This record gives sequence, structure tokens and C-alpha cells, in this order.
Amino acid sequence: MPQLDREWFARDAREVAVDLLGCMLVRRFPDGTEAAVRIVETEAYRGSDDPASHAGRRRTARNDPMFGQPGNLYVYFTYGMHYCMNIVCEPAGQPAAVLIRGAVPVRGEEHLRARRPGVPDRQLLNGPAKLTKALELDLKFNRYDLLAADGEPDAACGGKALSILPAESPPGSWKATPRIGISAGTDLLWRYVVEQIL
DNA sequence: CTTATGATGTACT
DNA sequence: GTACATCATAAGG
Repeated sequence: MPQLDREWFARDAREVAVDLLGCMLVRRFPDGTEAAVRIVETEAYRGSDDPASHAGRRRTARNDPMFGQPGNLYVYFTYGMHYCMNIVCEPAGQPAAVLIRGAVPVRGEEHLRARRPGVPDRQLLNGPAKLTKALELDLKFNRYDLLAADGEPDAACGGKALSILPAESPPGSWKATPRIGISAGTDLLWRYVVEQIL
């Protein structure tokens, strides 16, 4: 598996979205505890060729992070109560990101559960806002750089607050489907879901 | 299993 | 005003 450096994220968002399947997110919480999850569902969002994208029209204060450095996060608040987490892709200046829609716990599951009490196994991380809730990610992580050790979230927990690791083994099989919760661009199969893990 | 609905804040028209 | 890259809950089959 290649190194997840700036170059790796600078590729087409659809390629990155597929290659993120199986990768791990490692979260260090402010209290010093840790959890790790494996990504199993992603969606690609791009620029003017993507009518469903926040950056499908013009650059605004909200979508500006999508134009930033690949490997940064784009976190937005939606429906009055939820946060969604994206990883910015493609070269800086060119808007694109991958929404992390679903994952499965690998380590420190009890710390994820603590943030989503009473939830059945299957529903712990199977949605973009469920994932950010369990990982305790919010707007403080907007523009956060996965590939550097700075930012206020890091200072708050004495270490790298969020990092990403390559897939130990790539997913055995995955499928592409229309993206969820959008009304334009439904003909594009830019959602990627793991079907089987080897 | 399925479909329906309310909650809730912000960006944008 | 309206729409929104959502979720938890309730009711129906």
C-alpha cells in the first residue's frame, strides 16, 4: 500500500474515494484515550462538473476548504445539528473532497460507544454524522491537516488528534452507487461501499 | 423489514 | 423564505 502523502490525496477524488476504503482513521480524544476505525463507505465530490457538490458553483466561505491543500479536512455543519467530515483531494485551487460516510470499529470501541450511548453495533458508524459524533469531530477540525502535526485540536489532546493510516489489506470487493441524500447528479456513481473484507 | 416525520442552524436565493 | 452531502423515532406490514 502506498504512502498516504500529499501527492496521494492530490489525485482525482473518485480514485482517492475508492482507495480510502479499508484505510484507518485513528483518533486521540482530548482525554488521551484512542480509537481506530476502518473506512467502509465514501463519496466523491468535485467542482463545476458536479451539480451535487458544495463547490459545484462558486467559491464561498463555506466551501473554501475544498479548494485547499489535499489531505486537509473539510467539515461542515448541516441540518441544524450534524457534522460531516470530508478529506480534501486534488491539487490546491481545484475543489474536490471525499465524504467519509461509514466505518467499522477496530480499536477503542468503548470510547466510540461512550459518545453514542445505547446504539446497536450496526449503527455505530454507518452514516457521516454518526461517525463524526462517535469520533467527536466538529468545526474545530475544519481545515485540519491530516498530514501535519499542528492545529488546535492537537494541542488540546497532547498528540495528533486525528491521523490516517494505509489499508493493511485492501477491501476484497466494493461497489459504486449513486450518492445518498442529494437531488442533483444522481446519475453519477460516486458512492463507494465495501462489500467484503479479505 | 419499510416509510414518514420532526428537530434544528446556516447558507444561499 | 427554502433547501439542506442527516438521524432518531414511530407507526405500518
